[in-house]
Amino acid sequence: MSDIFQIIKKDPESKARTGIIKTAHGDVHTPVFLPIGTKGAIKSIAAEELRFWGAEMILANTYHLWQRPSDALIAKAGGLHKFMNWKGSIFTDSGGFQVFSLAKMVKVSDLGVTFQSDIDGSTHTLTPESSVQIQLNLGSDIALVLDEFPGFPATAQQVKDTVDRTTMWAKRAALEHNKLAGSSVNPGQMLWGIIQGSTYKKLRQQSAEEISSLGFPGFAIGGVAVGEPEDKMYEGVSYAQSYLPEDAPKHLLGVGTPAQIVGAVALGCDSFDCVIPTREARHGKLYINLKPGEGKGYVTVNIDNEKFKEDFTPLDNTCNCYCCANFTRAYLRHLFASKEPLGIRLATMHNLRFYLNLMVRVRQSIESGSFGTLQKTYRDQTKNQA
RNA sequence: GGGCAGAUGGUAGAGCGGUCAAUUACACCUGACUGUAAAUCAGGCGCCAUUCGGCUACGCAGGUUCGAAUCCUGCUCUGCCCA
Repeated sequence: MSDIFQIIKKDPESKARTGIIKTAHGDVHTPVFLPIGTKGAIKSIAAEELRFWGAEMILANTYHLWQRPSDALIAKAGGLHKFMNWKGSIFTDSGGFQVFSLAKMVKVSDLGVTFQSDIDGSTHTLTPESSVQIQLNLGSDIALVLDEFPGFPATAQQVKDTVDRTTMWAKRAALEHNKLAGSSVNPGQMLWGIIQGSTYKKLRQQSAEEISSLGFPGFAIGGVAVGEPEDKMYEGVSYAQSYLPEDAPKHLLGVGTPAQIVGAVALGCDSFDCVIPTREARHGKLYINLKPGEGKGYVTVNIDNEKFKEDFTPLDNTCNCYCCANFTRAYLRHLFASKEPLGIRLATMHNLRFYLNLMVRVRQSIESGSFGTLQKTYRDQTKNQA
């Protein structure tokens, strides 16, 4: 039994389970969604508000905070929790995703990754060791090893190269973490390993076995939702899952839509992070629960559509968020049309509440034994926009 | 009363004989977004047609020309200047 993860209830028909991840900044009830605060802020939302809505863990990014304001400054501030006034847990990405998303501007070698800074153009190298050092300075509760993965599609050889390198980097990161964690801003920080391998079963197996042999308390599954068909994504996740210890917590990096999250919970994933609710909110795409009789699951709307011009009803009258309780679709549309910052803020509030409420429903359904029904709802969910 | 400048698609504003259904911007319509260099990006935007294409258009009316938003004449309107 892991001492940092306690499984509370298992769904008898799938790999879904509820549990508690114990972190240095409190318990995190899984399955959980982590709002993304890349640069130490959930865009347009204060930490306190997020906490009030029941968020227990957020994700921040090593690469961005290293570049600005620098991990040294955040350490001086007493760590990222203090710096941004976030009382819950923090999960930090290692910078590995930037290797992928900024691929054209980045050079990768066994040593590490060399970036051209987006701020001043200067070049910097991130290594497995320095990524750990930076995350220790940030004082996050769960840190990730630096990893590498190709986009989709990639040949087996290309994927194998990144799996091998990710394992080598994981070993180095673990050594560095063991050496330094005790005297850092957050001595209780955990370091988790990352499983790569794309859609190749053998490579997922290799990665899962190698990484789990290194003794990490938890794991992240990466390299998914990078352009592969959805069924391939689920395949990659379940390959990785089948070679990882069942009693360890598993995070699915960068996923996903509400339906995908429910699908991945069924495969045994415990935590999720994704820019969808926050980014799409800023772009006016909002999530709405369907009421009985309207269809299954949820739909999305682009709130700036003309059809909402004179729609004086709440965005989602099943929603308990500040936006839905106080404003109409017509007003939201007007705020977006007028580029009023309040529109972005209300939309972000709503989408995050939608995701957080979804996770409450997921946890409750597992506890009450009705997860299968919920899963079916989202699997068959109405695809169309409202 | 005289002189000068101008009138172009929802708006502003290019174009000044053919390659113009007309640059561009804004507005408007629609879509995309998955470990955030994304309050970003993409497409559409005269009418008809699924495509080929057809039709109507650059103040109004005539004219020159194989051909006009582009040249000429008159008219209407607008702005500025002189009386």
